[in-house]
Amino acid sequence: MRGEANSVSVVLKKPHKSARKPKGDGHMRRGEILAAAEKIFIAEGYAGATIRKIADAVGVSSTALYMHFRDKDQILMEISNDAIERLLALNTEIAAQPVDPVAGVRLMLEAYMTFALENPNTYQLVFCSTGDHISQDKIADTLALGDRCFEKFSEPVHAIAAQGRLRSGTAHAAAEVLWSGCHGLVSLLITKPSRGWSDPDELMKVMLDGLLYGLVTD
Amino acid sequence: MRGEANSVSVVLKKPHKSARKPKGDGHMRRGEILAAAEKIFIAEGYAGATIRKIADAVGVSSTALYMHFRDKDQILMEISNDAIERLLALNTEIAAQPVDPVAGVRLMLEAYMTFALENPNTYQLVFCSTGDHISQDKIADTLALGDRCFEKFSEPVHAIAAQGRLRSGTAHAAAEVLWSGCHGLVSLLITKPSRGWSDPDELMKVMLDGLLYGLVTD
DNA sequence: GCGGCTGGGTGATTCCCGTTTAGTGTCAGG
DNA sequence: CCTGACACTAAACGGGAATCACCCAGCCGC
Repeated sequence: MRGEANSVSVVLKKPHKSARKPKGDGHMRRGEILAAAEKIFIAEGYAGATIRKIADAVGVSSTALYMHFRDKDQILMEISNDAIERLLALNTEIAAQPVDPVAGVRLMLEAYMTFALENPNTYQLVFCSTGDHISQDKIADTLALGDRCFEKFSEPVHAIAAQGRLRSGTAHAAAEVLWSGCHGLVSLLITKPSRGWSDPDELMKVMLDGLLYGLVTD
Repeated sequence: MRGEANSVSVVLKKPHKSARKPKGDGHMRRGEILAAAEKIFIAEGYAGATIRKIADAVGVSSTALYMHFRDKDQILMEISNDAIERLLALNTEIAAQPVDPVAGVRLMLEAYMTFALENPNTYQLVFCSTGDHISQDKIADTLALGDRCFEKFSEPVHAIAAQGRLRSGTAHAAAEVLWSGCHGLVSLLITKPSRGWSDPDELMKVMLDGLLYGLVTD
């Protein structure tokens, strides 16, 4: 009904001059899309990174993105995976250091919170999304990476428990509480930046000091 | 804001037989919409509670909602306000009790987390939304109510600080850490329900014990 | 040469969403 | 019996994600 333009279509342009993009053979176009999508996602978040905007940035029709990716979530997932893998590598590196497990826990949580504040949109996608507007199973790989990060983090907590230094509760519960406490802090800093927060570094320190002192004995 | 129904509340009944819905005189239709929207919002969350679904449930055209509300966010905001006002009332009640401020803090945080788990969608709307798909200024009233809850909660924390019982940091920072720690726990329980969590009650207890022991001296 | 396959690319289309516009039917008051 | 206000509606708009039927260049075996 809106497309009756063809009846009068004097505009029949000959596709003779190919104004379209040269074919990005194979995986090169894929990389272009990811790069453009990452820029937009970082700048404007999940809702702001629309298929059309990404396609425009690459200089290609929106449909073309479906040549390389199943859907929008897959694009964002691949971007986020790169970021989370960095976090996992950080945790693995810390876990390999022969330090006191409490120090290891602290280092990991500090790295975690720093990561969150430096990659707020990725962080929200992985750790704050509710499956409401983002289907969880579509970004299952990313969520699985998040799980592996938590498991890596659990190791030193279990080591603390094995030393009998847990004031109360199981190692599992302690790990969850430590993680979720830090998660709460950074997620609020990210989602409510306009509130009159104290200095983030001080908040992180108070959170870590408080939780570790409260949960672990010397 | 909700109380303009007092103008006269004419109880006109019109037993008419038109195909369309009888006119919901004045503010009666408004209440119907809110009730239907609340049911859908609780069941399906922000994205699931679409204008059209709400209108269908009421038995009215989607456009009719705009007679009574500025936009979708205003509907959800009024629903959430009712819930958050209950939380604020709880906090006010606790603050009025002549108990030790540490006990008051614990009671408030317990009430807060229980509220979150019982009203997950409202909780996310107020405390997890990022302004990405929900414009923060549209639900400004709701956010302001959330702020007042935090201020109410800050009172006993400042009392603790005034007693010199804070292990470190300012009262402001301590209040933010206590709040955000509990927020992190319930927000993860809500958004990642499928993870293998420990018992929520135990987690809440470990969080409160840990933070209070870690931050406050006897 | 040449037909046909393949795969990146496209515009049109579909189906939602929130919201707007231009009305329509029904009343109360003059 | 008007008239105007009001509750309400159908239709449409613009913008999202995703799908469809194509198009066309390059390359293959012949």
